[in-house]
Amino acid sequence: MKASDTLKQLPHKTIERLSQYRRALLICLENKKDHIFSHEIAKIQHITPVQVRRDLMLIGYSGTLRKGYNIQELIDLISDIIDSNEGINVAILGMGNLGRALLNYFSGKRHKLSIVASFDVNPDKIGKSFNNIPCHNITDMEKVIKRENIEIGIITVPASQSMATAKQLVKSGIKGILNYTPKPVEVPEGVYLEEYDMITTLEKVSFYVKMENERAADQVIQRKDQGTAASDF
Amino acid sequence: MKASDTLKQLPHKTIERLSQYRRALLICLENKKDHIFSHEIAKIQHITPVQVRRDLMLIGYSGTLRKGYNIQELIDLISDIIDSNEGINVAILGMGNLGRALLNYFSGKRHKLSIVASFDVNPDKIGKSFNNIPCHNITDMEKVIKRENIEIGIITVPASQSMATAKQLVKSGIKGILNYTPKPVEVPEGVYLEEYDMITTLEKVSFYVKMENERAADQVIQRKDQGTAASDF
DNA sequence: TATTAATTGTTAAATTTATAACAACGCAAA
DNA sequence: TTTGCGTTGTTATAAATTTAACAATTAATA
Repeated sequence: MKASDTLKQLPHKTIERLSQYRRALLICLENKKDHIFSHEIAKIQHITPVQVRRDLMLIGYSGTLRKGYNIQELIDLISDIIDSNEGINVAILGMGNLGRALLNYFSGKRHKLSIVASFDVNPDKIGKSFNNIPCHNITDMEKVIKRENIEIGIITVPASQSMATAKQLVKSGIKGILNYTPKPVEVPEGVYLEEYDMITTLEKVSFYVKMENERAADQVIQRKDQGTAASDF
Repeated sequence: MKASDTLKQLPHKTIERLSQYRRALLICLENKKDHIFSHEIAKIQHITPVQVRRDLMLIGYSGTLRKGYNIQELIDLISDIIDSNEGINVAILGMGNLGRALLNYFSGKRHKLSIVASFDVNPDKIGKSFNNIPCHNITDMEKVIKRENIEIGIITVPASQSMATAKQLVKSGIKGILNYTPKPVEVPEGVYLEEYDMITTLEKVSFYVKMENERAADQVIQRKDQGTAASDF
């Protein structure tokens, strides 16, 4: 079995964490650190040191005992694994607030993953550039995607347009779609789809805050009960 | 054991899916549907019908055989579970593109979860309103959070400010934090934290697209090999 | 030099999550 | 009426993911 076959079987969660490790490591590098321990990475990511070591084991990286992991080496290895050699081009569909936020976050951050085009329906935006990325008319999608060899599309259009946009992307030969709208889309077999919805996460936080509030309230009641019971004697 | 204790033990993943089911169901309701099958919900969410039925079993909802689930009833039940009776107030920290995008997505969508304040450092924004939500000076955070009884903070400030913002939120007595910046924050025990980072997901899509590209390339090579082998005879 | 403490790498166990299997039921059509 | 099909609800099984346990090793220190 080739090394690349091992990598294909990396757990999905490990892939996600590798991306996060790299981001953390890049920050550490800026701060002139050259080595890092598993428990340091773990603390940043709110996970356990064992999990960090296990992930690194899976990608075959060895640290130095009592010195930890070489940050630059680890960044390079993670990049080897998750980046494409040739680089991958990305387009953002919809230059509203969210599209522009993504562009800001991302522009110039990765060498191997470049946002090279954006699209919108608004005539005021078409023809302009945001962060030096040109904004095209969304009706030119297929033409531009093929010309610029764009493989991934990020959908940030209004929710009502998400499905139509996904269809157009598929028709244009896109390989992967990241849908940021709260309305799920359907794509045919062979197109990798990730739904990424901001509302679910907020509702999850809300649920656990609510639960904690109720737990705290229950405890107060229980303390009162105990107090009453004791005074019965 | 009380019913509420059962709900406390709902799997995290089920909580997330319940939020997604509700969103899908609300759309179905708008389209004048009154009942829905598990396989229909499943299709929308890219999961299996079994999983839908299992989630609904966990929350104790029963559908009608050969008719499916009553959409309104199910929405109400899910709302009972994930919403707080009294409602929860939310603040957005950072009225950049991302903060405004979230506000747009969210405003007026939920009754029990309301964004009631936003904060920024930019004097041009302070004092104004976005989607009818006032924007305060971020130095007034503690005062406003206590006055407005805000329990959840969404961090959408520049990444360099994420930790400082989180600290300020904790000091103001926040119960839950949703961090949208790519830089993880630390919070003390008792504050519920969810890190939600947009870059990881994009890199994940990129990884699987790359993998698929390589797999496709390998197959071409294998076909060539086979062809050569056959012609050897 | 011997001892102690800290760290990695890895196997084993536990936990969480998803899938499969199937009984029970009810409607529709033969 | 009876047969067959499609659906739910639930238990059992499998898969994925995390955590625990611990040997091996090294550096620092007594």
